[in-house]
Amino acid sequence: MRETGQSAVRPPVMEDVAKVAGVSHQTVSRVLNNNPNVSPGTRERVEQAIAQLGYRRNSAARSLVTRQSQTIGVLAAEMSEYGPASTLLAVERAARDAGYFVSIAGLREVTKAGIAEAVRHFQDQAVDGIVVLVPHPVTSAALKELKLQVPVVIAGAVGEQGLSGVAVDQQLGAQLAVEHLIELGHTRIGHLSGPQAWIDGAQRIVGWRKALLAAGLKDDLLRHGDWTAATAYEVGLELATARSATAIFAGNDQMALGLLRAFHETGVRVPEDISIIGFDDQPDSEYYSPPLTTVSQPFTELGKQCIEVLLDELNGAEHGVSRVVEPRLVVRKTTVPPQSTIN
Amino acid sequence: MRETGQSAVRPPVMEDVAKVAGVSHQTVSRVLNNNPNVSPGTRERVEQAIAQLGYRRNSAARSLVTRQSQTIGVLAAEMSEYGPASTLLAVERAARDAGYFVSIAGLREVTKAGIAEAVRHFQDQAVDGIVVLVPHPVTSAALKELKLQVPVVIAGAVGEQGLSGVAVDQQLGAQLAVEHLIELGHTRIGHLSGPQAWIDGAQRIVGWRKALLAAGLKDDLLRHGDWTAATAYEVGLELATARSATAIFAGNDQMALGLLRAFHETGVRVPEDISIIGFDDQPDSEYYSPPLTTVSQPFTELGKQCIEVLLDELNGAEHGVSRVVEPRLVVRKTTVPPQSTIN
DNA sequence: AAGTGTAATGTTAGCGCTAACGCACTGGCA
DNA sequence: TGCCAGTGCGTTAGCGCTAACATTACACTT
Repeated sequence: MRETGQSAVRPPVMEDVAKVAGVSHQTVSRVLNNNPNVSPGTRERVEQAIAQLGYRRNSAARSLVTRQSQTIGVLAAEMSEYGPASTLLAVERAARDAGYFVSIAGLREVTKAGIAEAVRHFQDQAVDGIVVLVPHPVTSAALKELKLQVPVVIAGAVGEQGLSGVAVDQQLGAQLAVEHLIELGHTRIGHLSGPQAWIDGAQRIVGWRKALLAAGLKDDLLRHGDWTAATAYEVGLELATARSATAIFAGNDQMALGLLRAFHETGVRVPEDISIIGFDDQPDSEYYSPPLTTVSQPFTELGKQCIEVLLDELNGAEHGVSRVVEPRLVVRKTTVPPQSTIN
Repeated sequence: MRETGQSAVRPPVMEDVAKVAGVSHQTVSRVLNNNPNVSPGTRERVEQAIAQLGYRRNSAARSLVTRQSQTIGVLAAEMSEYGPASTLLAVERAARDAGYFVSIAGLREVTKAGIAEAVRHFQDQAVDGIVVLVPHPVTSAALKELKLQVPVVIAGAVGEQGLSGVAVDQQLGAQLAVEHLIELGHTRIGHLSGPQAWIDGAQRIVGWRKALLAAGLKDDLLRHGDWTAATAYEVGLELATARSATAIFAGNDQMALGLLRAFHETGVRVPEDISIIGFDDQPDSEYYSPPLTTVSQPFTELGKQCIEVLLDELNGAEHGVSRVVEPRLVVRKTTVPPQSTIN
């Protein structure tokens, strides 16, 4: 009944290719899997048949027998932020180039339960590996507890719980920023940090402090923010009155923007009265008024390396690898030598 | 040999559940698929066995026989921009809530070849439907040519080539912006547009023009940009000299930012000397100096509705549906009545 | 001449699931 | 009483692929 010859409806399967090429379906499989035991002539004929029929291997059938899905799960939080989004982009690209599918799951809440739910989603899909874009301590802990059977790489957290990780050196970035300020002659350098609960936020505080102490300066000007421009703006309003620092290292560009607005509104001139340096180098920061001096993070490189590590582990390399990539100082217009010495 | 009783290695399969519950594997399947012909008692026992063993259905096997992968492909370009990223987030959430996996593919280049490649990727994965986050005319054309066998929904383009689409009403948004300026008393209203090659860019030009003509004003102050702050900055430098407009509608917030910097550097005061209004309402725009009046796009709603339409089509609803969601004016500090009348 | 290895292919079984069918058992109705 | 239509299950046959084994042909040894 349904033996109506051509594949008007049903896409061609291996057997169809085999028939056209005059071989068995297994030989077609061998050609597809680059098995060496196929004569050049046969390989040629099979490849022609594949091209002629427009054959594409059924990945569900393949997954069923190989127990590999050829897909990598990416667990992301804050996906609409510049950093995570850029990393995701790079991860997707590298994974697809390596022949993998990329499945995403946005984290609903940064809790163990939220992570467990997302991981279960990936398990249902039988992903071959997971890249995690949630640099938060609870992530590594939750992941460890779940005892995953597949390799996991965390972007932004290295050496956590024996899990593999690739991270931008946040301490170095903070030191670069602070040292730049010190070289300009600043001695009263404050830090408006990100939340300490996030690894990046905590590490930047450490770097800021290290650079200060190494130069014999005091680390007493620390305020905590929450990555948002809104909170930074509020803090900026207070800082405008206090004027205890001649330079401020903001935990990210958004907070620097909030500071910029607060100072602009209160008549505190940047950089003449106070220098500001951000972190991330998101595309807009070059067009703030004035253009923001900041620390550039290599998000693309970060994403690429996450996949490199993951693929290595998929090919049997040992787990628990750590890699670090370096941020870079970008000097623009918000940092100059201190004009007056207010103490 | 490998009959070592428990599932120390191999995860449980349907047969294992069946054995524990004392039924056939088919009955387990029936319970899982909510087949009504299962007695309450049996259903209960099966569900207990499932819980006890921690059984999870193998999706590859299921896909193989049902020819459905339970996954939705999302084709995205500019994934690191705020709008697309937010939409992606909403799409992912809605899809996962509906029990689907979400696979992404970033578009390498906005050309027919690039789209064809990404679509092939999705076909290999046998996705059940595709959401496209590339509001570019070439997208719909390429998609149409490919004669996809699965439903497709384009975010940001409605009524194109008979394909389904959900879009924010860009014309309305532009009109809202321009009418706001007109109400304030402006008569010389320029537009720094996005690329006309993008649907959004073109539609905003149309809306700007419509509002102007409806009020009896001239539509002669049009400049083309490319969404970037960099180009907008260059244009802004020229505009600062020309001073032909008392208000400028920027095609997006980033371009508004570029303008802001150019005017700031050249001593043109915003909003006293010139009013500026943006488009998108990206989170930072509230903290520009001064805070930007702009048009807010409901990206989350957009993403949600894309999945709604897609699911409807997956359930047999007709294809080629169009839905429109509305943007909203957000008045902040960059727009005031014209202070002097320069012509 | 018989034996041995190996390259190139074919044949068979089965991955875990659903669809289709089969078969008891019930209850309602003529 | 007999018939029929459900209900609640079990049994069987694949989905399209790869892994494992079987088979052939031929070169090369002893």
